[in-house]
Amino acid sequence: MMTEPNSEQLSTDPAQILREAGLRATQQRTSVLTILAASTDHPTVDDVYDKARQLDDSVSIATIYRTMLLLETAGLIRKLTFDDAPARYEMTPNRDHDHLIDIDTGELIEIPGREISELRARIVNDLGYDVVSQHTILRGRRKH
Amino acid sequence: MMTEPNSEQLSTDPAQILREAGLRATQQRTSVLTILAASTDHPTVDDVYDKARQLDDSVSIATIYRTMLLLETAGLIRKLTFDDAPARYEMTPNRDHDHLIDIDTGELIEIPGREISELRARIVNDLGYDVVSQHTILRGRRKH
DNA sequence: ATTAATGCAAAGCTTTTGCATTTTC
DNA sequence: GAAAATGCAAAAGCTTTGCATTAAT
Repeated sequence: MMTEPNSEQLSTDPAQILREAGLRATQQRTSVLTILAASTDHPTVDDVYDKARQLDDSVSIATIYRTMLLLETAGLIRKLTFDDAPARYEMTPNRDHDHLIDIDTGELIEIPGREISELRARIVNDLGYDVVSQHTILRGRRKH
Repeated sequence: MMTEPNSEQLSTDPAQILREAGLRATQQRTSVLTILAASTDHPTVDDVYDKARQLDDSVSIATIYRTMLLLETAGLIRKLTFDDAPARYEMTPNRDHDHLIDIDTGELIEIPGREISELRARIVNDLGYDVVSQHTILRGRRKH
């Protein structure tokens, strides 16, 4: 019992997370996952690429793109697409949250919790913003 | 009094709508606006381009792009961006509504009304869908 | 040893832009 | 007639892909 590192078996080691997802734990993938786990902002592919090159200056942008798609498909990371700006990524959040974009600065602000619209509007207000527009994207699957 | 076509002065003529917005009413812009007004789906730039060429086979794709941006900036149309799919457009809706994407078919379904999350979920359910994920994008402006 | 992943460079798409010509007001 | 919009073609992103090489299991 005491030899178990953790009763819930939750891996924090990127390489192990990859293997548990049935993926090969390459150095590049491990780097990407480490970078994303350490990011509090929502980095773009280019941001991740730059940081990955600081760890290993031979990584290619193609691998970053392939890795982002792989991790997204595996459900380990989440892709955020806002208008035409390059996609941003975050580790898959435990609890769902919304995003507020500052239309003047482009700043991306997380809004915790799954609130109803009215409450959400109040929260945004408390953050010091006026809501210019809001739009919910639902993804569904037709019931069979 | 009886000579007024409409007490609210709402123009339905695309050329007039453009002029009221302070824009030059070119043939190309009029076509684009006419096409969008007649569309119940949410056409992409390419869709609009194809239809515009049926009206005038000399229009260029550059003009369509420029026109879409112009109309969007003027608030006459609304741009919808979903993941990496090419942007889709619709006339600016009177009442806000959400969109449901069928992740299997890519079909885009309008959900009328500005409902709170729980109610929205029920509506989606009534449409015969299970919600796989939902994400609200808020656009705000920092209060000064 | 097999099988998969990577790096490189080229290609693909969508969108934007410079500039001469045409159109709108 | 002056100012703005268009068409064309080239350029500029961002993202994907083919293939030989390298790495993971």
